[in-house]
Parts: sequence; C-alpha cells; structure tokens
Amino acid sequence: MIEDFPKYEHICKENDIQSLFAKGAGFSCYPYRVVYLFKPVGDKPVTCRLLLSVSKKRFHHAFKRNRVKRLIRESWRKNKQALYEICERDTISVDVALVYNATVIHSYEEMYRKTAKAVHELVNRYEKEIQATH
RNA sequence: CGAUGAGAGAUGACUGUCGCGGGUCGGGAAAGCCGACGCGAGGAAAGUCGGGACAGCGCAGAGCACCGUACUUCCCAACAGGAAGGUAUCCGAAAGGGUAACAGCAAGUGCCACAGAAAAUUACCGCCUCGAAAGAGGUAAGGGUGAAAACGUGAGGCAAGAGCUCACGCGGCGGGUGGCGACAUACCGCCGGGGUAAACCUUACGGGCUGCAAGUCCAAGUAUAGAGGCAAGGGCUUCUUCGGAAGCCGAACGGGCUGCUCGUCCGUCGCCUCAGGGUAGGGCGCUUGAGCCUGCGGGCGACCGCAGGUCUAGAGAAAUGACAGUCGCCCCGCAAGGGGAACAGAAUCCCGCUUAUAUCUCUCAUCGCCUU
RNA sequence: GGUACCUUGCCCGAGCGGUUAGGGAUCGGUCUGCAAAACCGGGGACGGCGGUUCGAAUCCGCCAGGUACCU
Repeated sequence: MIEDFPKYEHICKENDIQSLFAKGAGFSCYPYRVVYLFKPVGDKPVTCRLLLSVSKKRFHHAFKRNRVKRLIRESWRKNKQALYEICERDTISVDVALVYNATVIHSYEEMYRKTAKAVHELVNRYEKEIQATH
C-alpha cells in the first residue's frame, strides 16, 4: 500500500495539459469535475498522474486555494490505490484532472469520502469502456 | 488594584503515524532506488504607494517640456520614511496628548455659480454739500445680499465721513536681541491686506528609460532583422526576356541620439562570407544580507561605532500538509464535560508607508480608590 | 510576478469646480377593434470612505471591483 505523491505524478508540462483537456473524457462528481485520459505506458512504469485546479473565481484568497489543494492532494494519495490496481492489471497509464467546483471548503473527512467516490466512478467508467471494446 | 491615552513586543508548546520541497552525508553502475541527519511562511508574506540594490538599454552637447518634493535641524544607502524641535489647530479641568499636502495670492494671470448696486480700483438705499427741481460733487458710518463686502474695538476729528489721527489688538516688511535653524520678541521704524496655488503658475531642490516575464548560458534548429567585405546611391507608375528600360515628381528620403526642438551621426540597389531570431525544454540570476542575536561605548533621540556569536525557505502549473493525543489560552457550566482561536500564504532581494486583523504581555504618563 | 488604465439609472453614453445632458429599455396616457409606429408624461444614477473648497461626478489620498499589455 503506497500512499505517497511524488513529483512524477504531477502533470506539469504545458503540452500534457493541453492534450489532456483536448482528447480526454470527463464527468461531474460533486465537488469535482473529473477529466481523464488513458494512454499507453511507453518506456516508463505505469503512472497515474494528477492535475488540480481551484479557480481564483471561486476562492479569492490565496490561502483558501492552498487549503483546498492540500486537502485534495491528501485525500488523493490515500485513495489512488484502486486506480493503480486496474492500471497495473492492464499496463496502462492515466492522466486525471480534478477541477474543484464547490464554493465552500469541506472538512478533510468529507473530502476523503468525495474523492473515494470520484475514484470509484472513474474505475467503473474504465471497466465499461473495456467491456464495450471487447 | 482600576480607568484613559501613547508606545513596544508576541502571533501557542510538545509527542506519535503518514506525506511534500530543498540541502548535506553514506550505500549503489544508475534509477521515478535505499538509508541517516538537519531546515522549511508573515507581521502584515497583501496593496504595489514611495525609495534603493541588481540587470539590460541609452548617454558629444544645449534648450524646452514632463514628473516629484515643499516649516527647521539631524538620522538613513535612499525615500513622500524616522528623530528632536518650531508654528497652526483640535481634545482635555489640568497634566498632557492628537492632527497638519505647514513655501509663495502684500510677483503675474485666471476663477469666485445663485443672490447682490458691486466679487475688486464697487456705490443700490443711505449720510453730507450745492441746487427751486432735475441733477452734480464728496463719502463708505449704518441697511440689505451672500460662503466671502476693502483690518477689529474705542476715542478724536469732520459738512458728512474715512487709518485721516491716536491708543490697544491682528497682520506684513526692514532693523535690533536670543536661537545652528524653523522661529520667538512687553524692543525700534515703516506700512495696511477679500478668498482660492489638492487653479495656471512662481521660487528652491531633485529626477535618463525599462523592469528578474530584467538579463544571460546550453543542446536542437534554421527565418533573414545582425556583422564584415565588394559595391551602389531618392521615390512613384508602367513594361519586362527578371539583367533592366521608359516616363513623372523631388533635391532628397528613412533611421539613431528613449517626449519635442536645435544640432549631430548613420543608412539606401545588389552579391559574397560569417553569424544565428521566435516558440517549447533545461541551467544560471536565486538567496550571506544596508542580515540576525548578545554585550560594551557614544548620542535628548532617530541612530552610530566596536567586540563576540550565528546561518535562518528558495519553489518553478509552484513544497511548508493530514490524522491522533497531552499541556497551555479564551468562552459556557457548581461539576463531569462541551465549544472556540483573528487577519491571512513567500515567488529577485531589502528599507519604509498604507490597508486587514482575534487574543495576550510589557513599558511610560495622568487620574481615582485602598493599604503601609 | 510586473506595468498601464477604467468605474455616471436596467443598458449605452455626454459632462473638465456651481440644479448630472441625450438615446435605448421600462411604466402610465393619447391614437387603434387589438397591437406596432408616432406623440405626451413619469420613476430611476455619479463604486465606497476621508480631505481641499463657500460649494466636488469633476481636484487630492486610501480602499473595493473591473479591463488591457509584458511571457
């Protein structure tokens, strides 16, 4: 059970972000808008990368945006294991963007449940896509 | 002990588990590997309002424009910052304290709505003189208008009046005296003034422009804008075999000298050689500095000097977090217990200012009460 | 991160120290069988807080909100 969140799991490159939002599929799962893109692993190990977005429009103060992003990161690293299991099984990588759409800051406990739900939903959608292609 | 005012400071502590960003060390051929140690948000990190450091560009020179500052002396790298004073004004019974864009409308120009006769060389009702009257002249005390009406009060004086004269008061200029100075003045002489400079402006002093997305290096890679050489010499239109030719217009045109002018310098068509733009990626800039702490000395003070100690974030779509517990702090409750903790997140770095802030601590001043 | 600028009714938009123009929209009326057009009339605003001034939308500070540019 690995619960870390190292640098290579961040999406930083401009090109990666553009291709994720251009090609990726998405769904809403309050308080998130989830955008994801499965892609072949290439020469690197299986990786589930994450992009966070908390808009200045919804939170004017920088310390509130930081707070939300830290809570999401914390809950993501605790919940990403389910996603890794299916990726390891099919040897495929995935880029995920979580856009925070709520206008209030939830407690950590609640945030944990919401993120678990979003990851669960993402896994379900992937399984359906796999079944459809077969 | 309490109240009021001013100033200074703090911005919870510790333990465990998991996680993040830098650093150092060890292992490893290397890794998105393993391990150890240590560091990791603020007083405002904010606004970007001043001032610097630093960097690039520019800089023969002169003038103008533009911008900033504005009581004095001192401090500071510098400032629109600070200290000590002066003056004005406000609060207070007093002690004392707060506030001030605080140079000049007695240099010039402009403006002063409505009302009013008149808003600056004024004269409506008045008052006085002359005149039969119409009117002419003198005058600015009183009335009325207005935010503001040609120093205020009293006396003398006069036809009536008026700084016309005198006393006191306000103010200006010159001199004396005191103070480094702003300035003060129960001193002397001369003078009499509407307001407005956050109106133009005047005076004095100061100011190159742009900002780390500054700038610079690397690998990859080529546009033609850079450099050099040969050489050539303006612009427009038409034709063209793309070499050039013809016609017309003008004595040039374009650019640099960071807004303008003078002045001054450079370039112009084509060919060859060198060099190597933007975008995306990585490195440097990037944290040792007008640094912090302690002690001693100097100064009313801001601050300065000396000695010793110390290293205290450095990211890059951007780390500094989550959970649990214990002890402090505040609130509710007799108690068990329950609840709460403001404003707010570094982005090149400093010094200030401004704005947002819960709670606590300390110092000083004044007043009140109690005890000795 | 840095640098310039803007804010006047529901919307657009003049105003540069002296009662905040005008147009569109809206509401009421006239006209019409009803509406549109036309005509008449009404309500409604200087982003906020201070300062200068007799007087501030205007001049000067400080906040708030918004826009553009630099990569």
